[in-house]
Amino acid sequence: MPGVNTQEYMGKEYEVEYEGHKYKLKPLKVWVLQPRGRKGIVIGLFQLPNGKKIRKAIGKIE
DNA sequence: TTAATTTT
DNA sequence: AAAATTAA
Repeated sequence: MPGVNTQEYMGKEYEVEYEGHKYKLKPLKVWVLQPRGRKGIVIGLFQLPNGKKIRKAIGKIE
């Protein structure tokens, strides 16, 4: 099956850790990271309260 | 190493 | 231009 619903991931909040702090954040952007012929993961781009942006895996692709 | 995408 | 993100 082709397209993963990034909208699904966009709507939810995820626990993100940075420098020992935990934040519950919604991703600014979501995409699939999947090498050809292998399983992949879903990456979310998050913005911390400090303004820094970090990536975190938020899902798996079978 | 590979994948997409953005930040640094 | 390189790092970072995950795991196969």
